[in-house]
Amino acid sequence: MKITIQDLANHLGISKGTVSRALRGYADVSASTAKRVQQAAKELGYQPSAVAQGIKTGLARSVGLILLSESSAASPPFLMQFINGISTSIAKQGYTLTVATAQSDAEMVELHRDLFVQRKVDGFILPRTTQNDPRIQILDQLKAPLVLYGQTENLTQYSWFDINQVECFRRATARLLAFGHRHFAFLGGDAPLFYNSLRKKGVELGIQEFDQGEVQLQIFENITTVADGLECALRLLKSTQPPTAFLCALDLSALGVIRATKQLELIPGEHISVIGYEGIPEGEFSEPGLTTFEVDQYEAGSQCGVKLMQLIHEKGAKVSGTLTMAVLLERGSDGPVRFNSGELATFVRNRRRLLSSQETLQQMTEKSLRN
Amino acid sequence: MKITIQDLANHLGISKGTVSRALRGYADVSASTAKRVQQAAKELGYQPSAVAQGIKTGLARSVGLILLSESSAASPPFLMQFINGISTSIAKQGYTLTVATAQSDAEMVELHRDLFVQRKVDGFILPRTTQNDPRIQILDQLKAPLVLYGQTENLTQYSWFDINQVECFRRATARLLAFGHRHFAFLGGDAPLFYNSLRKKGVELGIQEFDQGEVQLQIFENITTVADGLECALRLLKSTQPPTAFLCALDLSALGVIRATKQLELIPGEHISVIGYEGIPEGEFSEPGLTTFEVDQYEAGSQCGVKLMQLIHEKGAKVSGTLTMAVLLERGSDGPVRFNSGELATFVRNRRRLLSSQETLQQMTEKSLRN
DNA sequence: AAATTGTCCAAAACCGGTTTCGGCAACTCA
DNA sequence: TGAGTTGCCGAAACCGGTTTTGGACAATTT
Repeated sequence: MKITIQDLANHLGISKGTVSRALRGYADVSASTAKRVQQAAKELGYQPSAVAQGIKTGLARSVGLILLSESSAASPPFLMQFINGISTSIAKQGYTLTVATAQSDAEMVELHRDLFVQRKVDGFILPRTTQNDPRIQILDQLKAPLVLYGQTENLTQYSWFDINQVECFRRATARLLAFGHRHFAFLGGDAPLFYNSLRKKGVELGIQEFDQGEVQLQIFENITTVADGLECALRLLKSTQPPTAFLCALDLSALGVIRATKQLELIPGEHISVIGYEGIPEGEFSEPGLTTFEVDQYEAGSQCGVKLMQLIHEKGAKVSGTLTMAVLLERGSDGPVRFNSGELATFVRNRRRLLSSQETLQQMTEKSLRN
Repeated sequence: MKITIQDLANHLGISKGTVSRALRGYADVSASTAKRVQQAAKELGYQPSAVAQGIKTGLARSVGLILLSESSAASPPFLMQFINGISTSIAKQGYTLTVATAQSDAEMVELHRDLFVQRKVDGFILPRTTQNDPRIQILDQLKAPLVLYGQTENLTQYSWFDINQVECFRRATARLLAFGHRHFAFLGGDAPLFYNSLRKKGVELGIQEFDQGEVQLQIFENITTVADGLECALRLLKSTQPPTAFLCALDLSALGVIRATKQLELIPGEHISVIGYEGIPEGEFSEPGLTTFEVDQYEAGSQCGVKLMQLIHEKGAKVSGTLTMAVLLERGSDGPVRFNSGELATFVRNRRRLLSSQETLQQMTEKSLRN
């Protein structure tokens, strides 16, 4: 059925060793024979089995990307473009991308080990890095090539690619300070992930550079979904010292903040300001559009792929880290400060009174209609 | 470095053949030896190389999914959950998912051939099927196992999974007819893809079941992006016979319609109705929310994975097709008809006159201010 | 007691490639 | 002309597994 190197050798009347050498371009094959072999291979559609090649070379010609199969529908939104970038960049060298999903953090670590020990992949790309990433620990033991998408401790030992998130959030903070905001909330994302500390650091840096002692900052963690952002922002806006500016580690939580704002019949971008991070497509369709940093995930995947190829192929290759910037998409969700915190609190209180009286009125009307 | 079956055999003082048989559970190994081998394998962390196994078994223990690397940022939005579903469902049998990206349709076909000929994958899942899908043709020649996500000609020869899109669009049409709409536009998606004909058929069926000769339907094709939908809807709404109901093959184009509607200062869901298909997250954040059919892409991927595993493992396995339903998410973008087509045309005309006079006024004001 | 059967494992063949080794023929050079 | 190269290729070893074959020994049957 499938044609093997032996078939091809028989067909040409030469030994399979010569066929192999001819196809791999060794010098000790006459030019005429080499041409004849290549010709025949093309005609008969012969391509060497990657599996059989791998046994001798020790390479599977595949790189691994393992994801957490979050039961919630919210798989990290950036992933598809990232995958595209990896896959395209490694295809040039005949590599493919192996994607697997783990159901838990523990299984995630096991999967990395197993896939490498089973020689299903030659190396890994690790997104969503944590402080002391257990994946890195086990892969270090196995001496498995890896590239981080994100940063971690002891960064000089690894190849990595990342966006300068500290700088992004520093700039976002400076921007809002320039707009006149003085009461901030930082809605952090997954606390264990390294990105979260970076984004928080950016905010703190931005405030520190400015502070004349008048800036307030409240910090929250693990605000990762729209619902989280909604709930958190509602609570804050109803408080006596509401922030007028929300810096969100994730676009999703920023969308939640926008929702909360509207739920209280405030206008995002006027009564309060919100800035997100990542540039997910939903941000374009909210109203107002979400001001956010757009990350080029394709480029990120591509760079990670290239770095990993270097580690796998060029033996003795040095590790390398790369830091780039994301671009700020200025949409409508932020702007010059309208109220200070105290004024905002009063404004919200009046709005809520109005809203609830409207509701009560409506309920009474409905009730009387029913009776 | 990495431990092989020979290492393990030496360590135990037995032959590697016996080790292999013990690990694979053959009967002609004594229970005590089998236990000893398994114990040692666990202790030493031995796992057989998938590559070496594959050479004898002929299986790579991986299935392929090849995507078109669309240069535009808009990779099919459903894919991440779909991939998750495939990957999870095949993991039970030790399979992994190989994802590759092609830059063109021609390369896509080549990639399928190459990956199978090189034994990098044991079978394929084919999303986005067309009428005479060239991928299917070449994989048929190679006798490669495949599962379609979608439908095509000669469907009985293949395993496939799909949503009953005809029924979805029939229901959507019936719903809008019940709302009193009589002037429809169907904004089709990628014309060559099979789904498009199915969704169109659903609309036609819905109208046919109802028609007393008073229903109008305009059909458009290749409306695949927000921009396409925006442009198409703007043109239609400005016409003398505008549709009052838009049936969109894709959520993205439906979002474009909503934008166009607002751009003309009409209210989606009141002045006109829009229904989409797919359930992309953006639909939840538009205003009003997009009424659409939500497809469970995880489930789709999962079912495709299971079917492919059957084809690969159970030799002589029969092909099987499965059709399921998507659920209608009733949000705010559709509702009872407010105007008929003629009234809508007049309404739009007046709105536009008003808008442009406002603009003119503003321009004049600005000009006079500048002077 | 001899023949038969069953149990368990070592040895060897095999899968489809790559790579090393060695040898023949043709060529070079003194 | 004979020794040393060089070019080219077949043979064989090897990679790490799986599977077949065959044999040693014990247990059972006749």
